[in-house]
Amino acid sequence: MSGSSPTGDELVRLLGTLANPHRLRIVAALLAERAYVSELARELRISRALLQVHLRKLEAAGLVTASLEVSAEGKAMKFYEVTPFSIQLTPQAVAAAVPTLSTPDSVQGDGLDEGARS
Amino acid sequence: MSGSSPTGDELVRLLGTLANPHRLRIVAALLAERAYVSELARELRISRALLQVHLRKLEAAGLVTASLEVSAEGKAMKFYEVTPFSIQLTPQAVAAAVPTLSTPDSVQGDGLDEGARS
DNA sequence: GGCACCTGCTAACTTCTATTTGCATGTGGG
DNA sequence: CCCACATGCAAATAGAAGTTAGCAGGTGCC
Repeated sequence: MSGSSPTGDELVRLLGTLANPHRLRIVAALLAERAYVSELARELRISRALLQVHLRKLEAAGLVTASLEVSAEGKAMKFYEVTPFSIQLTPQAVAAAVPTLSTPDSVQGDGLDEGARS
Repeated sequence: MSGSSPTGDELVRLLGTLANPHRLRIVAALLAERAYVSELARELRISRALLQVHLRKLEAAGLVTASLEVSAEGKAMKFYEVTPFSIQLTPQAVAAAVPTLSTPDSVQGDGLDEGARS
């Protein structure tokens, strides 16, 4: 899904996920070096609970991946790393994604009719 | 601003603006053809008030531009059109934008009073 | 045992966003 | 004059998102 044209809903989720300062910092930090949760929380100076929420959202969007590892001391540590992605954001790309948006009402077909309302 | 690296705050605003189904549809519709507000509202089947809110947000992000024109009948009509933009979204681009993010406590603006924080 | 780490979760609160509703203004034309 | 169509905005509501606080479990070590 990296680079290829995402569906409208995926695009909305991707953009919504990245549209957050904390999550941008998380991505940047993980790009520099993979890290485990507590470590990352200290580095970014945010609470662990908050970081976990953001990490979960990033993971749900497929922007980061988690791997649970056990250190030599037997401590369980969850390491995160960024998933390489590349999205070209242009009006054309947006227009291409729009037809695949799930609509509240089933508006299938090309826009050709004229709605008559009060 | 098309293509060049946006600042962290700009990036957050841009992504946040595009992360919305209605606004994506608006961009797509305006890419196909520029339109005025009421016309566009009918085409997208949303209320004018709602459309105006979204258009204002798109305009604030610099994604669309407005031009007030007067038709031959003397009716004032506000035409919107998309601004060409191209943003490459990659982990590297994110990392490059992060350093320019305004910190949680540094509120940008014209000299606001700095209250005591707990 | 108690302390220092690691992890996870939920409930509650606050803040932001999206959407609706209603009103106000101006034009042209039957 | 009144209707149709264009514009604009503010207040109020519903809903989503962000954030904190608190509790739970596990391991290693002095």
